[in-house]
Amino acid sequence: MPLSSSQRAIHELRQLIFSGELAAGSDHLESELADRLQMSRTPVREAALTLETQGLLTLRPRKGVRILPVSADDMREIYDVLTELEGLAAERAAEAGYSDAALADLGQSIADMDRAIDDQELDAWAQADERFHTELVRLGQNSRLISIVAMMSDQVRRARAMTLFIRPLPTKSNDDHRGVFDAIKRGDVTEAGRIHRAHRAQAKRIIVDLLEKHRLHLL
Amino acid sequence: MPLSSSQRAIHELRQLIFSGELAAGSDHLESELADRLQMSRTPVREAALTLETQGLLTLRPRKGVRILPVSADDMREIYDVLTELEGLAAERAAEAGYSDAALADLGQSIADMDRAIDDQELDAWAQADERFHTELVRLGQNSRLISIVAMMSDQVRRARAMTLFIRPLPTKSNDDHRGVFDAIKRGDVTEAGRIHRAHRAQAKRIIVDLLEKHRLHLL
DNA sequence: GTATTCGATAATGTATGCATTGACAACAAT
DNA sequence: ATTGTTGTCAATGCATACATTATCGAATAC
Repeated sequence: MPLSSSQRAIHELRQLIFSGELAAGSDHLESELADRLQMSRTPVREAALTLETQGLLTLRPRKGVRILPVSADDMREIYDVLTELEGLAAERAAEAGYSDAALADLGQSIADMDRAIDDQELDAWAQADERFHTELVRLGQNSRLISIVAMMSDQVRRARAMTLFIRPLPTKSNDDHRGVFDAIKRGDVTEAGRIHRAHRAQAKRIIVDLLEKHRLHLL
Repeated sequence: MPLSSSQRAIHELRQLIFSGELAAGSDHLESELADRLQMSRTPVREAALTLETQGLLTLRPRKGVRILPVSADDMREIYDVLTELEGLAAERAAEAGYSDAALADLGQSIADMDRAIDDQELDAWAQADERFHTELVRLGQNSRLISIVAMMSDQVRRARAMTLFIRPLPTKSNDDHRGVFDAIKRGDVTEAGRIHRAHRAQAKRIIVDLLEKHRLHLL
């Protein structure tokens, strides 16, 4: 069976937001969105409520839904949270004593990034990078952590969509990934956490700098 | 003017859940809750959607809303997240170089806990403890962190409601609070984070042990 | 007695209707 | 010209209506 209208609304609205078709900072009436998705206001409203608690938009009475812009300050906040939580996940993954087989996906994403860098494939790199982080967090085995990180990553993805094309491919970042991967493999809890936190802190600096230098408030 | 029906629904449902009137693990029809809150299904449904993304309940088609139980494993997850994020908040608070005046509320909550312990006032202690943690996180100046911690704290509150009465007052825990407070005051970032993390790790052990020993799956 | 089918029931998911009220513009007054 | 007033309009928030469909029990077959 097809999925429910409100589920569809959630997915499609997310699509529209990430693709930029619903621009950051723009306002949209519930009825307008309902028409666009070819459903009634009810499921759209429910979806909007959900996306609101996820921090992608706000419902403003009589103004419609506003797609939230993501400022450099927002990115600071988001990266700080991500750094801690992914760092924890890395530690837990190292503690868990995973077999090589269980770490295969993580390793594959690193290989894919290497390849993407060789081929200068921005998009493929971004995808593989995301897979690495998602997989790392999954290995941390904490469902709350997983969903919180997923929410924060959504925001990062929006900012990255802009910055990816105005900066060089982060060729060095894969050293970090490999460092984390190796630490997890040999069960080195402290190192796994330390390297990953440093990695995220570095990413934060890069993104925040770019957003500020280019005045991309995404608004 | 009074607040909207869906806001009311959110608050009242939270009340009912925290008070235990809607027991963990129990199911309730949307229409039943609507009657109870004297409103139509629509705002109840909207509230339920919100509380679902906050992890207090789930909507199960044809079964109504299920109030989520909180198991020992859930507490492990929650405390792990709390430990990291509050630890970060403590570090940021120490970095911020707050004046004594700005730290007054934090200090007051510690004093209140001392007093509550002297008077053997369980409830007053719990309230002051919550104020301490809330205030600490606020001083961390990260709005995402604040709201995530608030969500996690909601869950902890539910578990604490049960365990508070079957364990001794944590007379030693205020040493930790004071340690964090002092570290923040003198701008000792590392110590603030270290002590607070240890504090939370300890709290995790106590709660998880209690839940497991007493087989309180809260279901 | 057990298992299976069928049908009635009822709860959700969605659509629609409606009253309230904020926003805005036209207009008036100073 | 600027400020204040008023009236219209339209978007939301909530209520209600309705179609769909899972669930449960009764009835039947074995």
